[in-house]
Amino acid sequence: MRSNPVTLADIASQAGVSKMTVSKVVNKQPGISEATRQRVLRIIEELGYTAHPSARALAGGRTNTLGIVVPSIGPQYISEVVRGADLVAYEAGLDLLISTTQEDTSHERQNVGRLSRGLVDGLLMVLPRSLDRYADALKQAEVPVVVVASANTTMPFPLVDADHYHGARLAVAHLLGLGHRRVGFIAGRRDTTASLERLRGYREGLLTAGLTPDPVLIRPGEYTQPGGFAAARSLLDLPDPPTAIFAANDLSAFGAMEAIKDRGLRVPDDVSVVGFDDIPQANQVHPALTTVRQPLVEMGTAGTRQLLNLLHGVGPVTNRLVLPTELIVRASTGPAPRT
Amino acid sequence: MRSNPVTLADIASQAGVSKMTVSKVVNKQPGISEATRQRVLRIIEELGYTAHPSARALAGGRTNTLGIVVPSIGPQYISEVVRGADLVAYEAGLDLLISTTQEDTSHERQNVGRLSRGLVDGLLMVLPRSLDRYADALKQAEVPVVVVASANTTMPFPLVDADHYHGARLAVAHLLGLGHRRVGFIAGRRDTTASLERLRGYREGLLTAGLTPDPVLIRPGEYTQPGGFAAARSLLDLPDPPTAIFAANDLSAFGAMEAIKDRGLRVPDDVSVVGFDDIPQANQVHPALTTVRQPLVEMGTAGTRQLLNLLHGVGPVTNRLVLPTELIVRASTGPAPRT
DNA sequence: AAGCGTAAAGTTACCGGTAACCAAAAACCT
DNA sequence: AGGTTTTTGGTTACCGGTAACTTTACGCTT
Repeated sequence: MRSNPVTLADIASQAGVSKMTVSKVVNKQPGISEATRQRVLRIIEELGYTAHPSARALAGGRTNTLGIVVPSIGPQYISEVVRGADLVAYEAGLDLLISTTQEDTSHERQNVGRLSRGLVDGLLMVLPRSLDRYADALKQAEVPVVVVASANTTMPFPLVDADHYHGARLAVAHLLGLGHRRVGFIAGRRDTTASLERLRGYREGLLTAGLTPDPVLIRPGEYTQPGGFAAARSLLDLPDPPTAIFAANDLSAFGAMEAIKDRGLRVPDDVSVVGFDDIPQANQVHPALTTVRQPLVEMGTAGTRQLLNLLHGVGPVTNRLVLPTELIVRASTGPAPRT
Repeated sequence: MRSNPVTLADIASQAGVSKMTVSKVVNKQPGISEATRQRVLRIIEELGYTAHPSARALAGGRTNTLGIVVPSIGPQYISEVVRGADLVAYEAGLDLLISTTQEDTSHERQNVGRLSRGLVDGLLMVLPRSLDRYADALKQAEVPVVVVASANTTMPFPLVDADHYHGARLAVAHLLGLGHRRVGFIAGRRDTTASLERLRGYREGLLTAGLTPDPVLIRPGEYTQPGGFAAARSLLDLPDPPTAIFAANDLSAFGAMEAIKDRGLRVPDDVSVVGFDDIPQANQVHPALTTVRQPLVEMGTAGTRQLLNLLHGVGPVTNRLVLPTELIVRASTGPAPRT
């Protein structure tokens, strides 16, 4: 812990120039001769000068920092989004500050206020649930805001989302194409738009193929692994159990796979499983999980790019950017077993 | 996005007092009559004033913010540590800013410099690997630093660690107590002290029981799920396969469980599995994983408390705090099968 | 009534930078 | 050579707070 902060003034006096000259050198502004530039740079190097971010923010009005607010950093899919944001921020020469709300609304409002007031130039909010609860908190942000979330209502800020509905359609079509006729669905959280959209895709996918969705085949899974386990178990207990299970996210799909194996059945020989999200782990389990890929990293990059465009006032800003989802076929799905 | 930042001066003129008075009210300093206090507070509420963090930091020399630097926010165990840090920071009325290095050294140095220079009052570094690479970067931090990492050399800053060696001893003792005599080990990354300590615990645990560690039973797993899968598979291929497997972390233990089931064997009836870490998922898989609990959240809280002590100059600061590990017995271990 | 102590509020200066404008020196021109 | 431009560097003020000190006002003592 060093305690002699070197300031602009120190450099200036050492180099025999004014603070302003040093500032210009540091910020690569024109109007400085090569000779003095070199001299100043040398002294900066020698003394190990780093600009004071707060001073800079206060005087310049910019922070060269982006903020990303997430509910918590536990879930894999969130860390993927953050990774995307970090990528773009880094290549734009900006720093990224992560802040968690721990699912706490007041904590959240506070964060937005504090961050947007001089700590960051822009804010990327990742709000998989409860978007509307924060809508007004976001309005009083003092910097541009982009939200990564699902919503079907229009919001007063740019939204980045994935095409949950279409992804679900793809998953169902895949299973039907393999000959499955009874397809179970493990639902997510009822309070998220994304989950409802996936359910809608499942239903309409069946209807389009001339099948009637059987309510008995739809079980709540809460997006968790134990939830998926329990849901799958109850599906398998049915007198006429499904030959394929579509889970609303990868985590509950993992639970479903476990339940199936636990019954002494095999994936995909006896029961096929499809997930949703394509978190890294989906490719690391056995059998590797067939899943609907949500472009998590891209959601982070796209959201951050929108933010940059907003910030610089150039480039397009899409009010509602819906990124495509994609079916990744791996080993957990196969032809329906003949009865 | 609001754009009329309310400042101290605005409040002051509205209330007919000086900026200083408002500042004192905001910071709950004495020397203000109840009457004016109420008046000022009302106007603050009305106008929606929030202090400008940068201005505050610049003038006051404090930021009321702690920084936590992590290599990446993907791995579960890191998010647990962060959660612990957040808990303590929150109850101390401080904000927590998370910054990732994406495993990049230069990125890292930059972060430390920037954060410690006016953005945060203290820094908690989580460096599961490559601690020494950053040691000198940390020395030039301008704020107190506490490191959560494993190292057996002494460092110029407080260290928080878990007792990997003893945890491994517990795991081995548990398996031996169940009658297992051939215990496989899936190693972690050779470049981390923690991994080596766990290996040492495994070896000495066997030796203490009068068994000779068989090098053939030690396989690299790289701390990953596929790594654990491959390692377990090769262990099971042995002419004299182990009846129990101890994995250096939970992730590779998951892989091992999959490999065992894949062979048509059962956990724990045919092969017992023990992990290390006790990430939340360990309790969500089937069978639930017996594992050595590393007090991840506590490492975050303890580290942050040390940081606070350092910051306030009161309370004890332990130079090397080693938190105890604990065996959590769940369903993945059972008596050794009779041959 | 003068003197004094204390509580309440105000003054001044400064934290470390940057914006916007200005001044001096060097280079260019006719 | 003298005036004009360009280049290079400096001045001044200010961003929005806080520390440290001073002033004001009031009640109390003797």
